[in-house]
Amino acid sequence: MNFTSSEAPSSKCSVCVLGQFCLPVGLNTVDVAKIDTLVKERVRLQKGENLYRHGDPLSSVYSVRFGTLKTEYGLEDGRQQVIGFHLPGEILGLDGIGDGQYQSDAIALEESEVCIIRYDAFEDLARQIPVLQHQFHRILSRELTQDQRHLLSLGTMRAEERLASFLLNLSQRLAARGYLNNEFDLRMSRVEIGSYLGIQIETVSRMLSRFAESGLIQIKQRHIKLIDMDGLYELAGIPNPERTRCIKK
Amino acid sequence: MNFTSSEAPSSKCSVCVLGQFCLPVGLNTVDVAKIDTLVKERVRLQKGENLYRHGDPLSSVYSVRFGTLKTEYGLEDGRQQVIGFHLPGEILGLDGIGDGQYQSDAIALEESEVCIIRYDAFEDLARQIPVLQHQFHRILSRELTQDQRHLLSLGTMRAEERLASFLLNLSQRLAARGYLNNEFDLRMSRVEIGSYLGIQIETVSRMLSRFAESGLIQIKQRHIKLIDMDGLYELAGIPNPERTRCIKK
DNA sequence: CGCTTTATTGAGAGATATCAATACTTGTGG
DNA sequence: CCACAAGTATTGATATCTCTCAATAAAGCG
Repeated sequence: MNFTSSEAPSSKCSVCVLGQFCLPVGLNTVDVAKIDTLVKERVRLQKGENLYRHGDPLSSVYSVRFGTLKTEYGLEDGRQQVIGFHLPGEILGLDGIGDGQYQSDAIALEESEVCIIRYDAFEDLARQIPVLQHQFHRILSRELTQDQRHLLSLGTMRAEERLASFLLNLSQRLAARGYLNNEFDLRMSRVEIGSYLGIQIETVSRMLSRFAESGLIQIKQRHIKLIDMDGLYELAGIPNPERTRCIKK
Repeated sequence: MNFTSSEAPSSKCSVCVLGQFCLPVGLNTVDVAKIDTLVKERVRLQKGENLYRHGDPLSSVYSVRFGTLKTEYGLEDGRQQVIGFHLPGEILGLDGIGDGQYQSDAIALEESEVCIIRYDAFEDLARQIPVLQHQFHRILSRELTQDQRHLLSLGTMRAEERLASFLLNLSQRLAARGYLNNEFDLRMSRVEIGSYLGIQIETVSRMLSRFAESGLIQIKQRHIKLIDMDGLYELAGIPNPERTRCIKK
């Protein structure tokens, strides 16, 4: 891990473009300044590098600045599964709070940068800034909801449906960040997608090919174009949130 | 729902036998007294009654006093899944914090009683009592870890393994509360077990019969006796935490 | 340019779902 | 207290989906 101190002007939360997705949502300037004092360091990770490992003592939680990470959770017998993919603005490391050590491995899928939020200092600050405290609880709670949706996917959906709803979920999160929502690069391998969805890599591949044949998507390697959003939503069994408009970058 | 005000002496957190599993873990007497002022009401639920429904505005989170509840999460197309079973001392309603309304349905599996914790008042109190704040974060974080384990089960395990680890998880949670860990009543139906594990009711039934044939368990209706714990642990792919001793009530 | 990794595609095997029939429980009312 | 009905659970036979094994193709990397 390369620790870089924060010289660059854009290193402060107060001027970070991610403000709207990151912790400081809805805080006033004074409070954000206080958070600035909290987030003093960042880490730059190369593809494949660990941000933390299962068992590491919890010192911080992290906010993705750019790039993509995955978190994996392992069983004692060696089996493990990708539990989540993390885009800019999303928080990592929350599963370490319960027992003071991270329960998962966090690994960069591409060159990424992550803000370091000292956890003990953060708890102190949250007591001083009620909005921050509430915001943090919301983040934790939404994380739960996200996992529950994931559970529903693994528990009730067939491979095809899982994959469709995975693609749509990615699309929605990208759209929220102002990226194209109908054309993007998958940062994760087929193996990682399969692991996340509880299906084998071959099945992922087959389903993607099938989607392409039916004209739902175009896919070339990891570059994907969602052609028929409505069709995908129908497949996934979730209603299309108001006839998706394509958000231009 | 029958709201009952708290006349009974045992209604206070300070004297509740669940103290060791409930929110007030590790608090001093003064602080617990403050929590007493927070938890003024309880609800008694009959089997099948809802504690809350998806979409209800979040007003409170809940702690199970006695009984068992399930939470279910639904897809727009009608499919739904049991996401969790909740034993005494466990907290419910946390998924409502994210957007101010519960994301799941909570339903009693038997006659149950639940403590009502006003959420806004709780956040205020958490700011005054750092230990309480931290404890709450730990609870939220552990909830995440629990869901991640569940994800791992649905994503990587076969039906047999899922069922074995489900039984062992129940056993462990009962043991922690001082109940017999090798003989207990399942409060949930086969349908609910299947939904929770992402398998069909018939498969649950078959696997239970298979376990019984192999001498791993004895089962009569919903009463189950775990005979060969080691065997179950091996099946589940998780190591037996120190040659399980049977905890007598 | 060759080697390694990653992805696609096919054929057959296996696990679980589905459909269907039967048995067991529980509750209700005569 | 028994009979009946409704709900719940078990068991069997077949269908279906996904996995596994295997071969090939494409892409990334030194």
